[in-house]
Amino acid sequence: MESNLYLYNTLSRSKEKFEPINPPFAGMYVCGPTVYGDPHLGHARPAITFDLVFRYLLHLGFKVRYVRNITDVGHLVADLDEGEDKIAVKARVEQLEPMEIAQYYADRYFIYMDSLNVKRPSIEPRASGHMIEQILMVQKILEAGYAYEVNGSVYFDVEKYSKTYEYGKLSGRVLEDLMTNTRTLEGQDEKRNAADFALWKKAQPEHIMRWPSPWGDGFPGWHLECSAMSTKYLGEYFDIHGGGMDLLFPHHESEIAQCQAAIGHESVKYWLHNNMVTINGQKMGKSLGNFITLEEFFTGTHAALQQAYSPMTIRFFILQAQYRSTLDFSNEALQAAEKGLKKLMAGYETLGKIPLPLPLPKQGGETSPPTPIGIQATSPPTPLPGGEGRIRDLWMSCYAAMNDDFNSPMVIASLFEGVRIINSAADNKEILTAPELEMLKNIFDIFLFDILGMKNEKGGDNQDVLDGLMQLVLSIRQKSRETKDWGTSDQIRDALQKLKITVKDGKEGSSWGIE
RNA sequence: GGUUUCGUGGCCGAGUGGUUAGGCAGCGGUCUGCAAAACCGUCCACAGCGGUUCGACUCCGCUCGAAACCUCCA
Repeated sequence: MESNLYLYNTLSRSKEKFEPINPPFAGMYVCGPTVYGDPHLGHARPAITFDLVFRYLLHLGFKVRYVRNITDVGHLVADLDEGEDKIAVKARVEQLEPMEIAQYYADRYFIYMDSLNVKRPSIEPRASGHMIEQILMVQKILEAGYAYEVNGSVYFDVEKYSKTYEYGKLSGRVLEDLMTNTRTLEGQDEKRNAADFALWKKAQPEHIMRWPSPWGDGFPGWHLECSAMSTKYLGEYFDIHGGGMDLLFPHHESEIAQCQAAIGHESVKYWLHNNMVTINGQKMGKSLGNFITLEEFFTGTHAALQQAYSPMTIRFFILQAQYRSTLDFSNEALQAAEKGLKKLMAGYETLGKIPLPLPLPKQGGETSPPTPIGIQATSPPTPLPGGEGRIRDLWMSCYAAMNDDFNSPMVIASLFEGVRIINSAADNKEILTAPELEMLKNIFDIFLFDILGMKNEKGGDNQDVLDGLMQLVLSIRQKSRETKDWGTSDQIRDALQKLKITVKDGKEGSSWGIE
């Protein structure tokens, strides 16, 4: 299968042509959330970024298997510094079974990702469900001689690995620096080298998340689950591995080493990394305590928020930046996104109302053709400069943008150009041919909705009811306007405005929208 | 200190060796019962200093500044 898709491979620090290993199949693994807290804006970035990748690959016709894990074990807690599991700590504090915590937050994650219109991946494996695979992988690494066991824990031997392979090739680290600069952690004395990392960690008696293993009761190391699960579901060599830039080191670097050691070769062809969301120039993150949860965004209940922002506003805000750029949060930027999105959606709605130009008169029974609504005989509409070519250019530029490392901001700019053309046509300043209208509609359907994954939030589930109701109200108001009963007309408009419904009066009647 | 990356107009954010990104905000106009929307026009830019070049915001170097990672974190 041919595509002209180029993506930025962190491994080579350059854009590479996407050539899947087994076309038409494409495999993608993305590091998912650790389910011990409510999803926040930081979680939305990678989810939406790789949703965009997923959607575009699907659009191009690839048969995509997209795997995104749920981390429900592992991960040490820094502030306690005792090597305890994040989820376990939370469980103890809240007097719950650890899996209750994980289940609760996993469910929350799914709900909020759904609201952001993030497609569910093909497989969402949980680390806790893949203990056997992880233990087997540790054994393979041990057999290959790149790991050693100490007191019921198993560590990866980075120094030995580096004699044959390059630990640091993804992140650009130099081993010597790592050996001298790595912070001293608990259990450090067990390690042969400061740069070594745990594959399996012995569970202390008070540790409530534990599994049996050949080395005694314990839990898997921080990087193991992704290697084990990506191998299981995507094979020993697959196309794309994604995640946040903050995971580059040590997480992804260690994944490479684990797979190389266990399998004998690298497992990932393209490494993709999304950048961070910042707040006041600083990373928005759990550990910094400056994050805003998605629930808070949707309800507006956070001191830093001037108002509530809808899921689609958040999604659009994120897609307005290229995924490898940092994205700075501010109310001003979010409000700009909200307005821009509204304009885009209104443009699409307008597009549906532009009447098709007249078909050529049929031979035979012709009467004088009716004047189409929206085209005034007095001021002949000027043909579109460049004719159909201009719409086709728009179409092509959307593909060009997506093919250039998923440049969603460029796609959005093209869509705005489309809106400008649509509005001009609706204003009788330009005329669109039937093929042009068709093509414009396709551009929006494909790029705005299918690929960027935007959806209309206007009326939710009761759209039909709302539409009918509004039609009724506006027709009543129209009657009062025709008799120049401005009092009644304005009364209706003001009342609707209080319900956050904006009425716009145009030449062909009134339209409405919800703020 | 090391690694990686970045510094674009009032705000957010693309892109490029010589041509308008786009959105939001501002200003002027058209339209309109009013309002909103829309349309047209318009203002505001590429951190600083050198170098390469006919020409750099775009390439190279330096300086200054910022961020992420080096400890779990999307």
